[in-house]
Amino acid sequence: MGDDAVMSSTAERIRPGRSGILAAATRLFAAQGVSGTSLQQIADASGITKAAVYHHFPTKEEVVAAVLAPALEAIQGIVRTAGAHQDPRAATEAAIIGLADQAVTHRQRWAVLLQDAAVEEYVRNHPDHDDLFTRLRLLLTGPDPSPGTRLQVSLFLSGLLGPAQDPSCADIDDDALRAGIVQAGRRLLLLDDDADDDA
Amino acid sequence: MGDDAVMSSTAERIRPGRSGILAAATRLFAAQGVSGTSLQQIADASGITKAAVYHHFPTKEEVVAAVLAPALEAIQGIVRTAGAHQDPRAATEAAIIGLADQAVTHRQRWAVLLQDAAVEEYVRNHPDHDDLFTRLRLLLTGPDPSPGTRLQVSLFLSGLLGPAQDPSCADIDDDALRAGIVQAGRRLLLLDDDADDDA
DNA sequence: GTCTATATGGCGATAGAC
DNA sequence: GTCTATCGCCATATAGAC
Repeated sequence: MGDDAVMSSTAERIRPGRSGILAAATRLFAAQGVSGTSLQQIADASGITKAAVYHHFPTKEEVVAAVLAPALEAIQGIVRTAGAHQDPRAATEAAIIGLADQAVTHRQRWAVLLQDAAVEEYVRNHPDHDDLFTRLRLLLTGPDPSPGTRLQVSLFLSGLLGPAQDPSCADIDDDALRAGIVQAGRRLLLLDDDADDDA
Repeated sequence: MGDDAVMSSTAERIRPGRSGILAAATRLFAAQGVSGTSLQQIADASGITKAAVYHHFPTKEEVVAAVLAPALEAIQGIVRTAGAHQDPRAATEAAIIGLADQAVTHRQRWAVLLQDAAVEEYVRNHPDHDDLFTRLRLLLTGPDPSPGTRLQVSLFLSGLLGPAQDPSCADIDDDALRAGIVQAGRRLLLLDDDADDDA
């Protein structure tokens, strides 16, 4: 096979080609942020040169877009599937479960999408993507949401990636992460607005 | 008083000196991330030159540290005050209330502290700061926490800044933000681990 | 499809005048 | 305490050989 068999001894296998670039970029973007990651770092982590990266992507922004694309498609799927429920509460629950699964399974990609300052602006400047988030929020709040409900949705979406990324939760396996995130989503978004219990 | 009365017509008053630098840096760091903000941008927003910024701070990292310092002191205060409660649940509640107030009142500073990839590494590399967060987490979980409880704390801390920063919550006033965040904290951290209600 | 080499500009940081 | 001017480096991006 390939004649580029460098057999790197680093922790992560260096993969050639477009998918290797995207894998390296996703990992670096999640760890350092988009602005904190240079194309040189991406090239080094991919085992190729900077110029080779530019053969696959015309600009750094296109690398970012390619990293985010699968997550944006997943949100489209969640909005479509959850939106098919008649009961608004069932729709909210379906969206919570879909988001929790994506956040755990593709945590690095989703950390870039939801926790990077540069990506926030990128999304805000692309009406298609911004509208997608608006529809997602509406599914999570239910129709005609109160300010308090919008606030809980905002906190849930902002906190969604925390458990999967936090070193203090590194010992928790993926299924338990999904279940815990879903539980948090139910508590924040599906509890009646009155009684706040104990103490 | 001052002889530097430039009377800028920009949206935000340009303030001279150290406090103006920190105000501009905090705002820019929160909006663009630390890595996405240059000293030239901070200088321009402060109405001085880059060299003048370097008169007040020896390095960019020191600007970051000065921006974060009040928030880290606030966490110390929260840990001290909340830790004085004998009842672990009262301690958790006090920490939630203190965090919600800080997150709303100083939302830009806290967004830098809690949501910036570069700052995460900065905190991880300073054992004093890292220990502080460990103590804060322990107050929020209570003693001998289960994995599920640690997960809820992680999601709450990660989501804390969401409502105060999210444009979709821009219409909510500060007191309502504080109350909503406290409500979310109670639901995530003070609910018994069993019954998850309705539907 | 990957390389070497390079263009151009902005970065963090410094020197020294006022 | 702020300025102008500059250093050395690395950023994104391009040209052209193989």
